[in-house]
Amino acid sequence: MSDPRVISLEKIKVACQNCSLASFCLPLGLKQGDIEKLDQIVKRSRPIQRGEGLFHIGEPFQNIYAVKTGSFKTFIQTEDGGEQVLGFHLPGELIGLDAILDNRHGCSAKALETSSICKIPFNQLEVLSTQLPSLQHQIFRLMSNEISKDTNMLMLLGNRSADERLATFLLSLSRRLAQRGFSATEFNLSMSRHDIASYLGLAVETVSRLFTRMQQDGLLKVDRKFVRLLDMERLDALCEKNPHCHGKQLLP
Amino acid sequence: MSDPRVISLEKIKVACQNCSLASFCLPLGLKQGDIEKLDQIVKRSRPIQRGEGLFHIGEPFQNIYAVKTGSFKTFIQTEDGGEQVLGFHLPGELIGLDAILDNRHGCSAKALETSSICKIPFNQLEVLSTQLPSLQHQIFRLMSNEISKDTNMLMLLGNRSADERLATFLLSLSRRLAQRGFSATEFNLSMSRHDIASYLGLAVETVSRLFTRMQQDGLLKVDRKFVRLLDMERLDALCEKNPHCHGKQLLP
DNA sequence: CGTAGCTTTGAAGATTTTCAACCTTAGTGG
DNA sequence: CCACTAAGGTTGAAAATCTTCAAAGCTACG
Repeated sequence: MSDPRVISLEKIKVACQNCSLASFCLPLGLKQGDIEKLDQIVKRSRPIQRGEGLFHIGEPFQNIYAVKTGSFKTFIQTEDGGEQVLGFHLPGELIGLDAILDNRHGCSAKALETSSICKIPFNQLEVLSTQLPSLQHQIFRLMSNEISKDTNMLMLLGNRSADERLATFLLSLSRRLAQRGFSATEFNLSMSRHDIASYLGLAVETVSRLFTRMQQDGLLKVDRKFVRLLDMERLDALCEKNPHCHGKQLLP
Repeated sequence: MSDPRVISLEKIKVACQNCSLASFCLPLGLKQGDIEKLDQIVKRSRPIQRGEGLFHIGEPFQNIYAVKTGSFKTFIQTEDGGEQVLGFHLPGELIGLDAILDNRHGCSAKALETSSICKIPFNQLEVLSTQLPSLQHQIFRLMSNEISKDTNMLMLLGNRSADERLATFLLSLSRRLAQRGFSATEFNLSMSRHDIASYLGLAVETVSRLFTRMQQDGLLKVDRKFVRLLDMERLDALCEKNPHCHGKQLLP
């Protein structure tokens, strides 16, 4: 019982609550002792306020971040003072994997609401993963997942109409929130209309009009940030003009 | 001299010619002996004919591919029989990194001309990379690069006009070809107008018109598949309506 | 030489953006 | 507690871009 390699289920649960990365790893072949090791290099962090930055484009890359609670956006500032939003990051998702190549961040990240994260020093993670093949595999998987996500986004921006984009976006949020135990049909949009528009490659006004029209059509009910999806079937139908992805859904 | 760990510069050069992955690794910290080990698991392959598939969506994932010569496109079939092109892959570039997560391919790959590739069994690569930290790091870098590439593509599709997209696409090709020693101003487009249009999220007719207009404007000269970029400055200017990417260029 | 598949071109049509104005909300300070 | 302000959101009409439809031209390849 005092063997340090024996770890209680309770301890694992705590580790998973503390760190989304660990919770990623648990169901995917990472050994129990390994999770403890992983847990040791993870830095917990104070809450992050709405609008506060996590890192800024160009900064040296040191950590990857796992969202514990709240949400973030990643974006790049444009010349004209605007922003191009690259992604939204909900609890359980990772931020910063694109920075490995250049050793500096290729985008900025900012909290959309009061949030908390786990900070994982990448060089330590790398060292650890040479010792733990299952962790290495898991990192490969996570990075591969990022690539797939972006690929799906390309499909979305490549040849979908405005309403198909918004429907896909909403269902993506729905699914990701449901995965974390939140309601699949009612949730708050932590991002502004402007952010949504930028992310979907549309004008703000278009997004606004789409919400209005979808509400008129009985697809959903929207009150400022709060959305209730009413007709999942028809929303699905809007997205299913999608390519044969062999069961894969568009957007992460 | 008979020590198997000593490897001649000549041997390294050969290994690099044989395998783009190795050539990726050489300048980036992979030890000489490591390259030999890497080289041992790489399978060479017969030439691949134009139109021939490398893998098909849904197939089990076993290998990643490094383009030696020629070019490929990755794409997803759409319901209406069309294709959404996800990317073009030139010599020295990798294909298949998005398939790790699900252990099956998330898109299909097809040769755009007679081409040759290196086949790298991923599970062997994974095992080897646990033994060679520098190889592991290199794979992380390569995957991170894929993510950045996609990110840039999102920027392009997100808020650029049709001519900005085409200009960016052409300069991307130019730069990637130049990197491999080909001309930066004259090259053949191995992909069809249809492929370009799909990739850029435009209609074929729009792409055709854009080529015509850009030729009239003296930006380039185009004769069927052959393109000569005439006014790099103005082409650059078209792309440089781009966001502050801190020196990073749009598109891989 | 003929056909099939790309490519180009023109004109009409649709979607989306832009511009402009107005409304709402949340946050601030008196 | 209220009024004010700035930021975000909505709405309408005009304008632009891009797509769609249709047809014809060109190339490559059998």
